[in-house]
Amino acid sequence: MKKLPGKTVERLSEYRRALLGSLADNRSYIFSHELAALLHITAVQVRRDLMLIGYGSVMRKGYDIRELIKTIGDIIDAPTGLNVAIIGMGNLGRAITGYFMGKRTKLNVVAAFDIDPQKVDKVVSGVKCYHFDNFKRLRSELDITIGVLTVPPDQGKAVTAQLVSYGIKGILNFTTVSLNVPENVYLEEFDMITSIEKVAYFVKENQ
Amino acid sequence: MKKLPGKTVERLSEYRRALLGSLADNRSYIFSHELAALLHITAVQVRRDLMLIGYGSVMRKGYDIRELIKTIGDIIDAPTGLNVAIIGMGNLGRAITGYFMGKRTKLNVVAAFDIDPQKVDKVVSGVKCYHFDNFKRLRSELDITIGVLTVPPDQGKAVTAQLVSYGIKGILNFTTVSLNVPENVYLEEFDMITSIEKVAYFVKENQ
DNA sequence: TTTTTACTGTTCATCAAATAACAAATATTA
DNA sequence: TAATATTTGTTATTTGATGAACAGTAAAAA
Repeated sequence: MKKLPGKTVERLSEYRRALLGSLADNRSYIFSHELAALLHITAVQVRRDLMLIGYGSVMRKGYDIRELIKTIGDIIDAPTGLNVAIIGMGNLGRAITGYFMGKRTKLNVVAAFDIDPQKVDKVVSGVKCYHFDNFKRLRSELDITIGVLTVPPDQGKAVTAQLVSYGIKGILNFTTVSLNVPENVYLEEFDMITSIEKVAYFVKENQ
Repeated sequence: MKKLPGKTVERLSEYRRALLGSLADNRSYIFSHELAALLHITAVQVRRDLMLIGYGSVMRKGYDIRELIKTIGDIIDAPTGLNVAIIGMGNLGRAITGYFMGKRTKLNVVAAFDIDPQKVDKVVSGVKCYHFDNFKRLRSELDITIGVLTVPPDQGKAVTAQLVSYGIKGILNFTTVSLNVPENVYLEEFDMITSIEKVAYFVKENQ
């Protein structure tokens, strides 16, 4: 399958979550315009995304929710699942760990790392925190491919260099520093301050 | 000034942060390609954004950092600043509150809200947590215009309805539910699960 | 002084994403 | 049965964002 646009991947993830919610409401089929309404987008957008992944519905009954959930999984999940580590077990690290609790996804948070003795060896939401000195060994033992970076900004660059050199393949960066990674490592950055400043700008402009 | 594209606003916020960093390094002028390198974008993109806000440099010396910081502030900040409240003082709420500590921005986190007696009346990073029952009163007393939503997903929709009805103008939503707000309220959504699933997809595809 | 070099501001071209348009398919109604 | 209504899959159009090209300008070098 051809590589999908990033935006489509994001929406597929959101579709799946919405669909799981609909299943919980004992629905079995859903129309494109209903799914669209759940995400506040247009029905065309939904149909176009599903076209890209080659999913077809039973005409006039809508999409089979269970089937669609499975199809989305086949596309965006790795067959065997991927293992994730939280790097930096401060408030944010704990928050993210908590988010994953109980969610049966193909992404497994298998470890957390920190250098603070207060945090090392503690277990949060079922995830054990190791000293970062053990990262190299545990990275390969536990087959960790994705790192969620939630360390203080001044440590962001140094820690990233280590993650990369020990073989991490994807990084989700929550620090406020902009990182440098090689071609073969996928990097997604999220900056809270920027997000709030953006909200503030549009609030100001709306008045 | 005409409303700027959302992407440009995001970059302006990032430029400013990078510029403040350069100031700290005792630099006074910066070239477009240098600023671009700090954000891993192209020099053209930088010049284009600055063109949009009508900022001109001293030719061949680069941009005056102090002046540019001020210009960006004039564009994206509200003249008097805006007040922000954190709704939900779990790990994520505390993390965000901490992010703002010590940053002299025009955005002031003036209050936090929760319903858990364990959290109410506690002070975190200089921000006091109130019971959400007081939101209506404090919203207007403290002139809160922006809410950062960090409550459990099942409460997202109900809490949002209240924020809106009591006059909030912008919401940054960190819950995993998709919210509905009226036209005049600006909504920015961020979904961690989606972000990590996106990283996972591109890690999988890169191999 | 003249030439070269180094940047900028702006226009033009390309690429990606979102929206609109519409033929095809099937259930429902008349 | 024929006509209508509903929903899909796909193509075409528009919009928006990014990247490339280039003329203009000032400092530095010759």
